[in-house]
Amino acid sequence: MSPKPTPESPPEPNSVRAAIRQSKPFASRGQEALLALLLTTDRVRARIAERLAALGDVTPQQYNVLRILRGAGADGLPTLDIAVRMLERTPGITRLIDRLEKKALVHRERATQPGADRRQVWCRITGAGLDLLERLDEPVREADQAAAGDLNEAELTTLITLLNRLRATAEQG
Amino acid sequence: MSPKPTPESPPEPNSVRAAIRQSKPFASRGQEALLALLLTTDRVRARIAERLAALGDVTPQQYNVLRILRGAGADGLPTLDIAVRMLERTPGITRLIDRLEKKALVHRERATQPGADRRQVWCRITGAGLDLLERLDEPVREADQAAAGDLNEAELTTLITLLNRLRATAEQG
DNA sequence: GAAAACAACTTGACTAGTCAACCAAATCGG
DNA sequence: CCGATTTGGTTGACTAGTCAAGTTGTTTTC
Repeated sequence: MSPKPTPESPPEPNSVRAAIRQSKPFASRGQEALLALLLTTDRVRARIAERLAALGDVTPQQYNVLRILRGAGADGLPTLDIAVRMLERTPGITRLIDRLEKKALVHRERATQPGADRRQVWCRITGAGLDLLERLDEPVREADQAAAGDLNEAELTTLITLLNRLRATAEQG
Repeated sequence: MSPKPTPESPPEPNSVRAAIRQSKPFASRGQEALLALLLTTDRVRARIAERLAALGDVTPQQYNVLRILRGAGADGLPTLDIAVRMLERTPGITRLIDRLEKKALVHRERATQPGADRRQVWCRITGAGLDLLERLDEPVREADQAAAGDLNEAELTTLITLLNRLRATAEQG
């Protein structure tokens, strides 16, 4: 990119600097990468949320729970097993499912059968939940494709590799 | 669980699939990339938040506002100018600054001078705010370096380029 | 075979982000 | 120069994520 001998060259269109209206160049490539990561994810997340809200009046997290429960089949899953698959802390999941239950997309039931662990609360997706997911399947697949946009397979692979390495660092720096 | 007739190769350690305990391979490279992006950013964000909370009892957004205000100098900035630089919607910024004012890191004052736009509320960083930032500068710079970790300059440049292209797509798909 | 440790949640109190509605000051058009 | 629109900002009502503390049921351990 820029040789940056000069102080304060104007940011190029579409650069991270332009996005945040910052006139100073970055202190380091690493800092620029970090900011690019955060900015990009914010945009992508917003797009996803927008689509899901328009199509099914659910948030991304709610959609995520529904898919996990569909995958779990008829028995459903105990609350905290969902949390593990969502990478979320436990208090959040309880209230998330509260809201799904209020919309009648999920049903909850404390385990009571003899021999069962009665601390667990089993969650399963309702018929309405399944219908909703089915309606969303196609649009979501298409949107995922569109999001990856003009990156080809090789570029996507590179991106995945680099992101996984960043993540490994973050997970135990 | 399910017998799953197909081979269903087990996820490799450190892969996105392993992270979310998913047994199915991804439908597409694009989907995998999207998920890697979201997962990685979550981890990175958590690391940053953790460091800032430990060092200065501020959240990343609060830190961000403080840096913007330091950059703005003695006059400070009107509320919404901060929002623009943060890529944030307006209602959020008001309450964010409410909290900074409560901590006495920022001072707010409605414009009253003759000729001024009296709708604007000027925000400026206090002495305590500047002190805090100064204490954080070094550790933050180091943490940024560490986060980029083992990626070299060329890899970082590649990553930035790919992210910027994804972002361009997301911004107006 | 009870006391202690642990596991599966739930609740409360924050920070934050989103949308919609609102108020007041500024500006625009006729 | 007066009414209509726009701009700057705040408020209310949600969803969501975080931490700390509680409750109830299960497992250890001596």
